[in-house]
Amino acid sequence: MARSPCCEKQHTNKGAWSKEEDERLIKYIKTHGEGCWRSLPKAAGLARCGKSCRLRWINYLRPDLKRGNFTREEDELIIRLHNEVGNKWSQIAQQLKGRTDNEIKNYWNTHIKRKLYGRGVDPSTHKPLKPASASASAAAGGSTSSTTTASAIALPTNLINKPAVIPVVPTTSGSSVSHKSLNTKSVFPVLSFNGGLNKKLVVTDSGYGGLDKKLVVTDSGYGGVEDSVSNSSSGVTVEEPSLPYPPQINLELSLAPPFQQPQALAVAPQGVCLCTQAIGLHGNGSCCCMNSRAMIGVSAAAPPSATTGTGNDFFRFFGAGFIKF
DNA sequence: AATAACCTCAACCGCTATGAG
DNA sequence: ACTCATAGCGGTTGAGGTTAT
Repeated sequence: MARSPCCEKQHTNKGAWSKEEDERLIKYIKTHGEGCWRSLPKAAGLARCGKSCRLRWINYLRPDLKRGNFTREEDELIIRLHNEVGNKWSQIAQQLKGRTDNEIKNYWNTHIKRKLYGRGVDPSTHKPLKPASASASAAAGGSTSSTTTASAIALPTNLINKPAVIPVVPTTSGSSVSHKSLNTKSVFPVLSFNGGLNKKLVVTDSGYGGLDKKLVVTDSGYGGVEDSVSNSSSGVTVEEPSLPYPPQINLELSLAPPFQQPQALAVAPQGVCLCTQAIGLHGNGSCCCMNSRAMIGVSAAAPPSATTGTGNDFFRFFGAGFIKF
């Protein structure tokens, strides 16, 4: 049976609340208290659905909200509580006076996840991230790359806040490299190219200054992408940390946790949408992504949130990088 | 200065839980 | 026991602001 809508939606406002709407809602609740949200909008003279009013009040207008930045203590409490109860944001919010579940959820997705990755902790399980497994390269079809397969590319901390460019060099593969420079100042520097995914991503000594590394896109020879790094012999050292973050790039789509194993996609062809939570086609088989451009990036300092991007700008963290379609 | 890329978070959506009739 | 309305929750979206090029 189809559920009836929570309210008449035809004549309700949507989107950001105006100051007048806020004032009406506050005034009404101060006078009458929180009650039946369904009837509240009409009684308060608001062209909003009750659900929207409730959310606005709880997440934004309530007078006991703390707002402002989270403290270190709050961070640690959230991490501890999440370890205990998982994504039960309302339960977590009950333990943080003045914070809402929505606020905590957003904060978790935009800050704490990143923080935990930085500590080498899987935010989903709160356990140490596992090193990229050898099975990944095995799954990649037995690549015989001569370079060292890297589990991570960690930037020296003294470079994190300094612009440094990793040159991107197209090779004999003839791939059309339309690159953005890899800037270590960016949290998620990206490289985009138009050559499809049958490319290999190699980081080697560059002979340049700066990061003293170069990143080469070349044919992989097996229809996937693999990232490799060779040790620097001079200049700035690029460490291969014991921490396994970021995990190994593996465009065969055998993904390291916490992301799900993709289904029925041996190699991601251009145009296949990878922007959904399940990593794969949309449930209805369609794809909202507008182009077939692939984007790969190497995370310099921190992992992305689980989902980033706006509008048609989808990309998702894959191993040591992103793929954008 | 202009544009693109990126990030944040308020708001929305769809679903489940709960309770009244 | 069942239906239905409502409250509440968690996942997701996208507008708007910020930063990088």
